[in-house]
Amino acid sequence: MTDLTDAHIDLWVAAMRFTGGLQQDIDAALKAHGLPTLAVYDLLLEIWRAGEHGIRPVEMQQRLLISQYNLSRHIARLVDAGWVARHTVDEDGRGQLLTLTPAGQDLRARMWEIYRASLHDALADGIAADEAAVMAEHLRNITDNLARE
Amino acid sequence: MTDLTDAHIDLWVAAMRFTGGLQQDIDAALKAHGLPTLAVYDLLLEIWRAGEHGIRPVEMQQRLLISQYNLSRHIARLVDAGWVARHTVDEDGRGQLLTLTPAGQDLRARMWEIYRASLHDALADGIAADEAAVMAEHLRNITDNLARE
DNA sequence: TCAAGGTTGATGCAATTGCATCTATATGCT
DNA sequence: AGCATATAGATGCAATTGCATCAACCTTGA
Repeated sequence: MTDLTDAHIDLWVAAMRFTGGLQQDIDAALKAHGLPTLAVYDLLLEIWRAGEHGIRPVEMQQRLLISQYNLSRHIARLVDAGWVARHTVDEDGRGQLLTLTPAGQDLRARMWEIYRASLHDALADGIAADEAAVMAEHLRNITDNLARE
Repeated sequence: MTDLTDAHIDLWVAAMRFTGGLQQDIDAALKAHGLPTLAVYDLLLEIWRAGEHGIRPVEMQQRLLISQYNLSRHIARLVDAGWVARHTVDEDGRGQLLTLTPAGQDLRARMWEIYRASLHDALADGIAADEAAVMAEHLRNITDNLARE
């Protein structure tokens, strides 16, 4: 039972500003190239990682910080746009498996170019790789703590 | 001109999960107590800090990551709810100065109780104060770099 | 086997956000 | 002074999000 210090609060404020600001920059860069938002990228990435077999919305929901109804509608838009394909699940009539279409794979790759460039601009010269690794580890520890409660 | 390493990307992902997850927790706690969201708290805090003299929306916009139209509507809601008062600015007929009403001051204080408790739960035992200070400093450096571009 | 309860995903409606544009005032230039 | 341009803040409309609820399917237990 330790105390919450000003340093802890500073960390929270700094983290909010960092992620919020960079997120805005990335979204602005994506939009400038006529591409969807970061939130959509996260979805495409999850589906892409699932490969040919596909992934179920319920599983994406567990990995990403997104509400069920929001995810449902995002998927509908991605399918309408021709970036994602729905497949039926043999073992579960309620479910669906999602895969990227070739157009969706292409889109993800193009988005990553821009995304990566923004990250480079923000991070590469701003912090050394080994320090970044330490910080990432700390942040994961804290986040894991949270989830366990 | 350094490279963007996997460690840098790890940091970004970890930071997104950390702030996103904790933000959700805080918003959930606030809502559970029938209070407005974290975004509203940030506005109340800025106005509170400005004291009796008040603060102009345009200044809040520079400090917070919020769009002009969004801020404008948030303020309208806060005024409608009786938490914020508008005052005219002598030197600028376009402008306005915002202050917290007593009800607004009370609201901010009640929100901070809940907000602080969530931060405590998430951070106090998760990271030592001195480490938090180091991380906050790093994050500020990176964020400042960004803003300077 | 079948009813009760749980899970998966979708959707109607209200609130919020994003975008473009507008009004009003201020500033700068000639 | 008078006009052009810039800044502060508001708003109509479309898109997105949040919330509650729904329909369909699955699982468990009697």
